[in-house]
Amino acid sequence: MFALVDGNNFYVSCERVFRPTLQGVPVIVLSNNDGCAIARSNEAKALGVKMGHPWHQLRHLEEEAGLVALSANFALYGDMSDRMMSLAAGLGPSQEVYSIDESFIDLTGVRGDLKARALAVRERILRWVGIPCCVGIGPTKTLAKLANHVAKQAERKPGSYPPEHARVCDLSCLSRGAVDALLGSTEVGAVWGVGRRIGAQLVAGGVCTVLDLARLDPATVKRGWSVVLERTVRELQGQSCIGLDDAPAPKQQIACTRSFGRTVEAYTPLAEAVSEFASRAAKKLREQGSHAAQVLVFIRTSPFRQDPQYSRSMIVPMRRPSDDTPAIVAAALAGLKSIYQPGYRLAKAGVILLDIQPASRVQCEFDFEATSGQRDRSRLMQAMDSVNTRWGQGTIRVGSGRVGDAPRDWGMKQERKTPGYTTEWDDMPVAKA
DNA sequence: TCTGGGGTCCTAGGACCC
DNA sequence: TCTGGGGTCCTAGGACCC
Repeated sequence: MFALVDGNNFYVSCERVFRPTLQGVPVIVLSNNDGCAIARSNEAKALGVKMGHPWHQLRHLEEEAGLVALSANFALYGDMSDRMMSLAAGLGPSQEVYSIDESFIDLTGVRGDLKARALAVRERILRWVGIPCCVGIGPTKTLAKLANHVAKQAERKPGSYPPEHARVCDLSCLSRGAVDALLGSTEVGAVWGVGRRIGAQLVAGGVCTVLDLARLDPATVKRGWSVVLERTVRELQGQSCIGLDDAPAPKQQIACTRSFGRTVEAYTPLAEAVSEFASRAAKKLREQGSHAAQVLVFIRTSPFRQDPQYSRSMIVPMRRPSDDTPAIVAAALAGLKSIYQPGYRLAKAGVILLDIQPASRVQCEFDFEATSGQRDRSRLMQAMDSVNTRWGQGTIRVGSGRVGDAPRDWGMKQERKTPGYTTEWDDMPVAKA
């Protein structure tokens, strides 16, 4: 059995803790550069404000409806999240923090009235942290998610579901018929894992409610859609396919990307921004104790403008996997240099670290690293091994020939000059045929 | 004038191998 | 006219999540 504890309108609720006068008022929190709405109070939702709604289209509601718009304060939200999560953890033996405002709790072995227990935890979070939450309980994560949806809707829109489900909805204490009734009155698009695209396809095929989806044959779903949707159907049928992930794996990608407040055309400010993104990404990388072997940098114009469009990205292999800020910045700038073209009003840029590996593994390989990156090297080694196996040991040997000085096609000259790099790479062993 | 910033997983197709 | 088959790895793109 799983519970999903989810803070209501989380960013808005955080702001309201410190500004109680915002209670009962339509409030939204805006993204970077105050671009669009990323959190909405119930009152703002009632005004028709959508997730991702551009602020410039909403501005008129300030005067017309008393809408209050706040710039995001992510440091605050992260701190509030930590407090909320530690209280939510009291619900059961293990917890998966799924996002800044949601966590799954494994309720295995928890005895007694689950609903009463969830209500108590909800009260505690409200009293001690100030964040209102809803809790959904079900035999699978997908059903717990759905129960949470019911709990929220029943609270926010009286009449949408039976009022006893408001705030905490526990499917485990309901009859089969009662559960089916809830599924039958919920649109299929509300299911975790069914997005806009697949939702529309399902509706077009006559699968309109969650109950319709739950009654499909998993094998048919797999054939018609994917293994992902098949798993969702099984979960809706009560078969748990998605376990609790209480020790999340280190990230496989680390990104830092931003839209600019104003469009950028010149190289210098762009390079400054990219350096900053690369530094932030490198910091995140070190925090999880990893090294990255590739750095992706991208720039693009705004797809919402009539301007000439330009969108380029480049993946720059690191000389060796690293978490070193200067090295990562240099790689990002090398990439930027080769994709940059003057004459475009660029709206966004970013740096994404790829091919991320544990720092320990990288250390072992450090001394052996050749100029071409880890994968090329290991492919080279594999090739050598198979030749030597076939034709006899020593047919190909590691020699001491000098690697050519020709720059690589993405222009690594800049990276070579970076402090922290030495010329030793030019003397690395290469295979001589 | 003004439209977020992170992530994950799956699949199809091509390259390559034996 | 006939032109293997099975496997792996990699990549790009799509779909989803909050």
